[in-house]
Amino acid sequence: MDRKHILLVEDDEVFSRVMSRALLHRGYEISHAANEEDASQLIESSHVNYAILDLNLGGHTSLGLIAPLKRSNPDSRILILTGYASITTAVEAIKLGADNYLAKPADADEILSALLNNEQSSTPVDSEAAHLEPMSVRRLEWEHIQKVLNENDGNISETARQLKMHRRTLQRKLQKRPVAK
Amino acid sequence: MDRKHILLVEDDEVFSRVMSRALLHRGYEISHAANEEDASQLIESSHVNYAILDLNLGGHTSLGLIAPLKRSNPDSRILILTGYASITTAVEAIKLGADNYLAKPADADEILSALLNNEQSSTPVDSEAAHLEPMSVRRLEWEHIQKVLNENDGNISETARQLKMHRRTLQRKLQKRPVAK
DNA sequence: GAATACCTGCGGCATATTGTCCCAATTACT
DNA sequence: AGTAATTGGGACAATATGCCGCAGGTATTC
Repeated sequence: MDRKHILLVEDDEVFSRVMSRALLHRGYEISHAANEEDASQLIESSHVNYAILDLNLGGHTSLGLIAPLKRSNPDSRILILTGYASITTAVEAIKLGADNYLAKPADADEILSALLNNEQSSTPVDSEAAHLEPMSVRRLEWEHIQKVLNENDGNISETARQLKMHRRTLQRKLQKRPVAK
Repeated sequence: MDRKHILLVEDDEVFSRVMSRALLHRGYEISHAANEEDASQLIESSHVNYAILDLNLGGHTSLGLIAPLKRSNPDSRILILTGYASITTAVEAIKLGADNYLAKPADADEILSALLNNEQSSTPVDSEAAHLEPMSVRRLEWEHIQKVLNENDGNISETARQLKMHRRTLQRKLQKRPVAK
């Protein structure tokens, strides 16, 4: 068995430090990067088999790191972490090859579990169908905005135009939280 | 090129009828099933190359149909539709092989686009069908409200509760926009 | 290099929409 | 009949939105 080497890409100082410690504690080797470039270098120079990527790195997303990771080690498991979860970005990430997608806040155990768990696909069939509540309008709005924004490669002005809402309004909505439940 | 044969699995009477018509209109051949068994049979008996599956089929999810579909025709494109917010199932669906995952409400164009679009994948060919105006947030909200209100037999209080919005607000919205745009 | 054209982030403001609370008049439901 | 739930609406404060304008950033073009 390989050594357990996790690449943690996260730009939040506090969170990454806490997470690193928690993972080290559990016997993992951790390499940390706060931005895409550093992460790329680490992928080149060291052999990692796990990666925890914060979706939102300052300006852009960390999705671009998935391909290099897979190339460097096809067997690596990749988990995308985000504070602004949406169906669109989740789908996007999985399509690109991420193995899982988790919304913050999440503790070390949850994260590790999501990273390691090989197909907990025993879950779906009935359990999900049980709690069927329609989406709240807020949630729906958030999902829709994310989807359109994604289609427009993050172009806020264009997205606002298509959504027929004022750019300033969209901008303000995006700064706020993604809506808890 | 194959004929365009879509399998539509949807248990909502109204929605499936409307969708079928819209798709037929666009030149697709449609097979409709309202439950898993019927769908399975259709998959066996006919050769479909597209599938639109409503995630929630009264108690069960339609995710179990993905494997048979892929087996029957590895090249088929599969779209999962859902009216309920669930990042977990979205991730699950994509992992299982669905090509896309979309939240209702969505109109025929959006659905078709999600079903066909290879997104950023590889096909730089299809730029013509790509530019479709997304719904405005207002219209999306309106449709969603109508749907939930309808599910609740017009009960405003209950609808407001499910939508997590204030009853007074819902009431005002309903009065104001007899016709939304 | 300079001009042009977008996009972005953000500070005011005036206006519009919501969240709350509260009531009186119906409508269920047991 | 009697209690619980629903409904339409008034009043008012708390937010949210539309709109304008500005400065800095990034391409693209001449």
